[in-house]
Amino acid sequence: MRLSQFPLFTTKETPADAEIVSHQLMLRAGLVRKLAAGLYTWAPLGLRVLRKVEAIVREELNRAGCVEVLLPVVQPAELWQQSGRWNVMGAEMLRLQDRHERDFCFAPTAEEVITTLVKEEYRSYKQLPVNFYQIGTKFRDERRPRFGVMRAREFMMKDGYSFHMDEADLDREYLNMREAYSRIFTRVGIDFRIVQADSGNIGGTASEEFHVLASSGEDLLAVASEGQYAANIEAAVSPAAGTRGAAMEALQKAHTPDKTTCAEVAAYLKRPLESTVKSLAVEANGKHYLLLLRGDHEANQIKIGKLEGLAGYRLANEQELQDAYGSVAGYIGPVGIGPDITVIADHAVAGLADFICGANEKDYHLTGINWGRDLPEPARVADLRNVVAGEAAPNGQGHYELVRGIEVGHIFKLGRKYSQAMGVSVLDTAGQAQIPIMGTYGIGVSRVVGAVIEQSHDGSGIIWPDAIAPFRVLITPINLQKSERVQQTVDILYRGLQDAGIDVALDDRGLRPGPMFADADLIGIPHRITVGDRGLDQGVLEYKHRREPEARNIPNELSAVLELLKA
RNA sequence: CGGGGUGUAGCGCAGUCUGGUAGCGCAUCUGGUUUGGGACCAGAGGGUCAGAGGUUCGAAUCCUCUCACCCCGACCA
Repeated sequence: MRLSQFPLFTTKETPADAEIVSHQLMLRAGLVRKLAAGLYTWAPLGLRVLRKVEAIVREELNRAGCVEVLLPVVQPAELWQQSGRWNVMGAEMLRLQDRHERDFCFAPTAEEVITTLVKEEYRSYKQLPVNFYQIGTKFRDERRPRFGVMRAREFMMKDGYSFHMDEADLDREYLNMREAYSRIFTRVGIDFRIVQADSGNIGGTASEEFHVLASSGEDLLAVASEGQYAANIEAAVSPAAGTRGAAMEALQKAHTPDKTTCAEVAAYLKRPLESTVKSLAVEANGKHYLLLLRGDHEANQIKIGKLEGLAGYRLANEQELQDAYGSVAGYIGPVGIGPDITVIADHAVAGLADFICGANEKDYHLTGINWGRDLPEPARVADLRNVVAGEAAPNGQGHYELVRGIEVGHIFKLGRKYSQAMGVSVLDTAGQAQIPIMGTYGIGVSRVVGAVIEQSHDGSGIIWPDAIAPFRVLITPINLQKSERVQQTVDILYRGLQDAGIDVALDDRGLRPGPMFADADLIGIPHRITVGDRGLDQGVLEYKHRREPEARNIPNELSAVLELLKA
């Protein structure tokens, strides 16, 4: 490609509304342009990158036995009503009506449609398993689009759906996809990490996410310092408490006026925050529960919602606190409460002795509380909280470190929720109708582009891995207009590289060297070959890799260039 | 959705408090000189000051409403 014929939209100044590096560089390098919140135009340069990511995804999935389809983005409401998601999705789903005032949505994902295809075309176990995928535009009306292409409303996603006769076969395919995803992200050239994920309320079982480690990532990950265990903070298992110490203090009431948070109480009483306990009074299915967490710990709503009987829980309101505890928020505690309230202690709280908690009386807390002496042992002990850095990871795999990640992929054993809801059934070997079990697999293709930049850039711009660079090689001629020698050399190189099937760009825009090199660095082409009279006098070309600080001389021969690109 | 902030030339910003000819840098165009890491000289073009309404002799500036965008918190590729 000759850059004189290829639109580059590079800018020197950083746009004011871009916060993170990858977003700034995508705008400065002219990969994308914003049209409205969360809506982006992909410029020619950016599209080349996007297409290369897609190509890798496509190749590896085809190799893994998946088959590509293309499903409509506008989908009829009836399908979504049938699965029950028309109501569940809420405002995140963009809805529209056609000229007949029939309801449609702009698909955020495609379980309903792919399941309909299988329902219509599949009759026998002999046709299964199958793993369909597509790469296409999705729309999610995010509350807050952010970070450019990283959390856009309209974005490019690869979504895949597999169908199986039994769980063993789903397990096999799940691992197959796990390997395919690993190959994809390795080929793209990013450093990634597979972590356990919450399987959510979609009703699935196993679920893992692929994360690109980056400080700007929106997800917190807990990674074991030894061994393999890593999990999204939503799912990371917190350790069971050690043995409880002996009671040393007597139970005492302390005056704590206007001190409602654990931090305030600890500071006021000059006690460590770890000796305080916060009480969350919640209601679920008409029952009262009191959740106890150590003052320095953070509740994990996902874990709590998964506890038996706690699905759909909510915090008790003022009136309920008054009725059940005779007190107000900030002073609730487990001592002396009625038998109709179930106390659920976090592991860490169950292991405490001499702890501090609300006295169920405004402006008073209790100190020196001990299980078994001052109140009954907790009815239930459970994992209610987020893990913290430094504490023990499961199975003796060292301690947790907390890092940030960008979720670029997700694999998920889905179960029969959609196949059942949409009425899919096939005959098994015994001639009995069976509902296939499903898996679902996603890759945020456009997000990958941003994530790569986040991980691979420097002060001058993007540094593309070869595999997804918009061009692998850039030829930068000096004084192209005036030097015939340069023209001839460039011509041989450019044609030679093209003939060798290498993605090469020639900067024939006639710019001065400064701006030309600055653009080369900004758009991040990995290999740069400079042709100038200075080098030609010595019979050499200058080669520079985007990651290396200095250029070096190579022989003025096409073969020397091709040799470099092999590595 | 709640909280905070910003809308002035293509981009980055000043001007708004204290009303009185709409500015600066970069970019763009023309001519010339330059040409190995974002050149220089001379000239030129480019604005419904986000929109609507109001106050005033007079509004980018004061008041009211609306819209858009960005940032911080609960959900997701």
